[in-house]
Amino acid sequence: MPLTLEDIARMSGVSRSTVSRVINDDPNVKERTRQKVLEIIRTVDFQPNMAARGLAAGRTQVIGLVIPMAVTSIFTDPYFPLLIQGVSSACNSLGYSMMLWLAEPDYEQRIASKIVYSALVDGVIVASAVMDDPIVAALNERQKMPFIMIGRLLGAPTANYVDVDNRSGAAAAVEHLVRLGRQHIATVTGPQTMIAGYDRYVGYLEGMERAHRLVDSDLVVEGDFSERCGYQAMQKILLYHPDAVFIASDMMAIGAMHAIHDAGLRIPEDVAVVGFDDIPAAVRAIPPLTTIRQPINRSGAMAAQLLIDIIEHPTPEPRRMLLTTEIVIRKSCGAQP
Amino acid sequence: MPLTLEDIARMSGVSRSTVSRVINDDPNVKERTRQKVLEIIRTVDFQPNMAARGLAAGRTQVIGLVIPMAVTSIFTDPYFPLLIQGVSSACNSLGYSMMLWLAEPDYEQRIASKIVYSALVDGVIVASAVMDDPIVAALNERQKMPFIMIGRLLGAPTANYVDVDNRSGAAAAVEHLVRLGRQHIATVTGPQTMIAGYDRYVGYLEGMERAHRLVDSDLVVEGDFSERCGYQAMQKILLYHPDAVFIASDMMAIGAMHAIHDAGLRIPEDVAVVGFDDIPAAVRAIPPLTTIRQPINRSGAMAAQLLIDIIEHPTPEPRRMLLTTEIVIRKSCGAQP
DNA sequence: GTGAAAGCGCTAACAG
DNA sequence: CTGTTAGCGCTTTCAC
Repeated sequence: MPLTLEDIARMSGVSRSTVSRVINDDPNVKERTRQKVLEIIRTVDFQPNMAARGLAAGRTQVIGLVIPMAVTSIFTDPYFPLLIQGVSSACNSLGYSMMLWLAEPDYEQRIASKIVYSALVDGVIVASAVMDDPIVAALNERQKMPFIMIGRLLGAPTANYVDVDNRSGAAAAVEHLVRLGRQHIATVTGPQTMIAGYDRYVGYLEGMERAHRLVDSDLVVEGDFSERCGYQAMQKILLYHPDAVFIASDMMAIGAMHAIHDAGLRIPEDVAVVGFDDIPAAVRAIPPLTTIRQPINRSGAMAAQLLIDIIEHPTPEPRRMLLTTEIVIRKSCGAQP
Repeated sequence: MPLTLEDIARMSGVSRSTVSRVINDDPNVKERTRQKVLEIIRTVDFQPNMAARGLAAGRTQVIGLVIPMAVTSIFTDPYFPLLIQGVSSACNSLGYSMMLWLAEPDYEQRIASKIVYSALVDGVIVASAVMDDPIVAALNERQKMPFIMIGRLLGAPTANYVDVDNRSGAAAAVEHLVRLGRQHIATVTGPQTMIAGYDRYVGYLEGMERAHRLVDSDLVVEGDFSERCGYQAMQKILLYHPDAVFIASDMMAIGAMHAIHDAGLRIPEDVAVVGFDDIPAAVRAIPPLTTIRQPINRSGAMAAQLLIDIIEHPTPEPRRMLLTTEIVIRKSCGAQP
């Protein structure tokens, strides 16, 4: 039989309210009383019943992480694992627990209602939402549930978000290829329904424009972040003889490198390749992949931190954070011998 | 302001209890009444407050998934993502939510108490616990919280578990290599503190014994399931000139293949390689990796199903399930031209 | 500073 | 079959 506040109160010779105050760090407790109560709590390893606390206080000390499974083959890419780890780690250190919902399309609507109305969580992190995401829509509709997005969303200007500076990163990739003297710079984009896919494409366009290069639409193919798609997209692009390609994710880049290889071309001599993400596999690719590193783990941790800040210190102004990327030069771009 | 049972009761002209019965599928409700209430619930998209339900009923409709982060570099291996996906999927279809705790060593004790005493979850799945796991200890101590393990645990004979038949799988790998005429069959094992690592090693020994082969201790090196470790372990083994190796995980096998390659040897001509897991990367290895496929996703789903069955239909007898493996023959073992 | 008392929204006997 | 009633364990006024 688990102990209750009442038990602790009896054991320490105070009232239930006082124990509650101690647990919640209420300053209105005499230091000696606090110590005595804490002592008892520690020795019997008391854990308050979260359901009761949730009901009485309206806060559960749980945050939700929602990953809509609509678009990607989520779990062949190490992006989500790293993100989850970041969120979890921040939760651990801030005393929260994490509810994880992988929202399969069939259940998306039901999950959305559950998240918003069932008081299971104090707030939610939405990872890589697509435009018109029903979960984001539900969250927006009902103002009371705090939420933050990983990756900003077009048309949701008031929302909180943590994002990576995808545009600058992509532009830097292109500029790097230009600097190396490449003439026909292609790109395999991410899905244009996802903000990261969109932004990286915009960054590509910016980089090209800044270098006064014309964009050849034959050299632009949309992918879906998967390796297989990278392979296929690259095959299409190769018909038009690029000498360089910026690919919006490392998984796709690995697929694309196979396509280049299978076409009998050399990397980087015939085609230089730059990816995006810097997943662990990038360094082991043959040749090692030059890529734009984004701090995935930190995105998750930061989102959790900001969300918890919103929950605990609600203020009207939005919380926003743009994390920077960094180019990691390896052999696939031809900059290194 | 979210709706409550009372609101729904008023709107449908019945009492709160009746609405509660409808929500909980109590048979003692007249069909017409049920329909009317369901209708209202649907139109206003009512979601019961889970905190209140948790408090009153002692059940939250949430299960926990705990992954102790002690041993492995969890998220470079696609094992856990797939497992999580399986659990999540079963939860979705059974109307549960999933709490995910990645138990970093620093927080392990606190998380254990929280899991067991705070009434956040109705039960928990413990994935890849190590021997003497403090979380498993806490769970065992307090009988009331239902739990199931992924991978059985030595010395916890009464526990519920879902496991993969690692022993038979490993033995099959060895037998396959024997059948192909290999003489010096080495192995890189998983960590012997993990049941999967242990069982696969035992399977290796069984396979060797059944073929009347002596085990040369120089040809056995313990690894930790990571790619890097696979590389290093293989380097050690290569000093003793094996002509085949069974490697207890595909990630390690990929590392080992690099080591073999870097040593100037050919796969499978000089050294045949068989892995374990059949992760997506196995098929893309060069040459494609022969491996023992285990149903990771299904392990997770099955664990969730069994756990929820325990929660909803508690009976004394333990739930146990052993999933079978299957050998997937590709080029790295030399069976295919 | 501390205690008493009133709920938070739901379930689960218990009547009828 | 349905309504009434008493809590579940906690937070939070409100007194003192």
